[in-house]
Amino acid sequence: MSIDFQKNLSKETSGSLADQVRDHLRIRILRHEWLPGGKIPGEFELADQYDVARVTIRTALRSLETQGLIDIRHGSGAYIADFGDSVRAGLQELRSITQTIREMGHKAEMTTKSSVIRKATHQEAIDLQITEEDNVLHIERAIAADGTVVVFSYDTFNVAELTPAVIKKMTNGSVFTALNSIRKHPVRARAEIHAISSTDIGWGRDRPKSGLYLLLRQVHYLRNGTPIFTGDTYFVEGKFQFIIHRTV
Amino acid sequence: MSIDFQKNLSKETSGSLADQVRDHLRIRILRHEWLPGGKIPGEFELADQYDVARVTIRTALRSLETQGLIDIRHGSGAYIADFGDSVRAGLQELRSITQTIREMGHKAEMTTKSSVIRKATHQEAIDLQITEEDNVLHIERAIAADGTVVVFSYDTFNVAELTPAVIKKMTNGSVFTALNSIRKHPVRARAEIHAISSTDIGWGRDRPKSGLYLLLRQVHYLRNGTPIFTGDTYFVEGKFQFIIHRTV
DNA sequence: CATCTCTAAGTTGTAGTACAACTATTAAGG
DNA sequence: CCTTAATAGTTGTACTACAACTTAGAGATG
Repeated sequence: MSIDFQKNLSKETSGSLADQVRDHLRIRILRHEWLPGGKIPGEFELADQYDVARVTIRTALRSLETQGLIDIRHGSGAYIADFGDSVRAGLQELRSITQTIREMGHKAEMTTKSSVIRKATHQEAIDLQITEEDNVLHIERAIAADGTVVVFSYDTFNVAELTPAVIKKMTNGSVFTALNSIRKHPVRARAEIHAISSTDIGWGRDRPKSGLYLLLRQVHYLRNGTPIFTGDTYFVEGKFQFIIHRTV
Repeated sequence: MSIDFQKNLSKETSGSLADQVRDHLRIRILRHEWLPGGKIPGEFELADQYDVARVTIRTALRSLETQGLIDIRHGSGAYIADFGDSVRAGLQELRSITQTIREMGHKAEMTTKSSVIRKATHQEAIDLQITEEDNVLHIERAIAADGTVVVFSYDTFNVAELTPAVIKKMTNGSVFTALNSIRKHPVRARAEIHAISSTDIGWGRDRPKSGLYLLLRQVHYLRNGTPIFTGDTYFVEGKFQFIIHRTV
């Protein structure tokens, strides 16, 4: 038996075969095909299902383990890690926030507050390895899950790496899909984590009263090492669950 | 040629063969055996060096890639990630907090506020997979760097897994070294990150006025999957900088 | 019946070989 | 000089075989 999983991945840029299998397995897990704590099929059976070699399945499962979705036990099997209903994301994987929300079964909505091109600030010039004379694209957006704002996002792009078409697409859709269209998708990011309490973050009536955020300050890099954009992402505390799988 | 890497790992209880190779390769990387951006030996040569199969090397390299230390390129090779040194003291390598502080060049000091054995709370019983009738060891400690408190720590152990000698040792020294003495060191941990604003955290006059913390809520597991202890670690915002790698 | 021990089957971990897919270098040709 | 093609080198995948480990069950033992 062979699962035709290619069509399920048509949106993704589909990396290696193992990455495709991993992404498809992640969807199956997040759709609760197996119960939390339950055991997923063995590597031989999965290799049969996807019609790939066992080593490919193993590579995919290892990746899912580092993402905290499963727990592999020698001689026993791979088990679904139990997690609640809240939107959940691993910090070690570079993914679209909106897509993560959708995969968790929620309705994701994104609104753009502003999108301007201006000179780079001092810090932005350093992070993006440009000068303060160069132009950057600054976008402020809010992302909601099931009608509730969970993320305020401030992104700054190096305009020199973009095209006008992409800039327009960026304001409406996902950043990553827009970058994908010109084959400039980031493969690595350097991120700082901070706890922030501020009333200056966010806007509109959706702004949470607590003013408590988990700030993820990132610089995203292309494969060749050049920085493509920086992002200050403010996660409303309690609305987003971050999981880290720590292996010794 | 075969590298005798076993003795280099004598302190660790060495997990799988691939994990041992990964740990040894990580040491070689952090000791700058190869320059940032430089290429490490191919999989065949590494398999030769360590006298293991190529699949074992591949498993180790994939793990190092998810940790952000290397960058594997199909058809080319594996390259040392080109980031600063600070990045490599990231969240995934946070084993002992005191040791991390010392590695940063500061003086680490740890004071124990209380150490009691009591019944487990509801949440603790769930996390440790015990009942509320079972006993737990609860330790409250503060960790200071150069005289300033940077971390408040609340750890809760499953007493059934401990011995009286270890409990005594736990109060004075590092948790991990104490657990090591009875071969019960955690190999996996699941961590949640939260932003917390509270005046109930911490104690003494070292308690920060802001009351703003980055909470690392962890459950540590043994190799067989049984939870050994939970830890709520409150990092005083601004005093401790987390830098992590994000890979696709 | 309850409990323990051992066996057996099932699963992941490692070894080894072979080839496909991709990359970077080099050589040939204009 | 530039472009193109051949070539060697590297990672990705396939396949087989066995080792190491876990679990469940049969069977012995009290």
